[in-house]
Amino acid sequence: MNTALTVETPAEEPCCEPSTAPALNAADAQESARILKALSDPSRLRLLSIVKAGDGGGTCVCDLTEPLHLGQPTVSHHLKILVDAGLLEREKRGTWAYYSLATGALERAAAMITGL
Amino acid sequence: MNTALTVETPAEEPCCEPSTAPALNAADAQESARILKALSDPSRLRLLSIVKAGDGGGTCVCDLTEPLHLGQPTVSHHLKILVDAGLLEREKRGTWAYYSLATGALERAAAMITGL
DNA sequence: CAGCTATATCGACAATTGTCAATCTATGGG
DNA sequence: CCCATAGATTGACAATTGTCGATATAGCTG
Repeated sequence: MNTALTVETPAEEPCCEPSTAPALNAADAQESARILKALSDPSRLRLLSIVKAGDGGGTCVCDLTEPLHLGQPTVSHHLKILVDAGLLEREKRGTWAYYSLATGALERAAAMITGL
Repeated sequence: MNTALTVETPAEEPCCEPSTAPALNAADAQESARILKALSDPSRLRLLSIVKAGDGGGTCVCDLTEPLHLGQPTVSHHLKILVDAGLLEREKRGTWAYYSLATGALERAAAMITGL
């Protein structure tokens, strides 16, 4: 809050330009943050890594629970967050649910960062 | 937890491979999550965006407070998180503090995602 | 249908986080 | 030396989040 309310304004050197650039608006920032928030947890990063390393057929939850040392409900919860963020896709075959990377999702997330 | 402890194991169709891939270990995941967590807040994304849009001389805090409609302590807090994450650099000139993008930081963060 | 198994959902709880008001620190000017 | 200003730090508080145990749902098998 520069140059305001004071009786007399010295204003010899206004620290810098008001930066009239539009930058990122609040709505876009919130949407981007929603995606990045899904990526900001170590357990979810490991889940993505395991799914990505798996073959194209998808990875089932039973093989995701053990390497993370997390309970099944917790893994299911993380997977839901990743699906809601558009990073993973879920396909149910019989009793099992298979997760696979949403095509281009990681690249889009990365572009959100470099394109700030 | 497949094929364990049950008296007799049907195991007709073991949902999928145990996925022997190393994937991301816990330590690396935590370090990556630390960086991405700094990027997972809309206010911080906007701060980065404004700083990036500014000229090379750096942007001072007074010009970051107003466009975000946030108090000065809050902006200072966010800036500290971004500096601690290695995304911003702080330089104090006289009374003012100028922030600028750490070179290559955004690209490194983006590579962390695509290189999962 | 009854029982089993894989996964999802719910409820709770501790830990973390974003924000603000108040205060502290440091720099510059009279 | 005293005051004004820019910015950082502290303390508090509500909101969100990660995790778990318990329970619900859906598909397979006998």
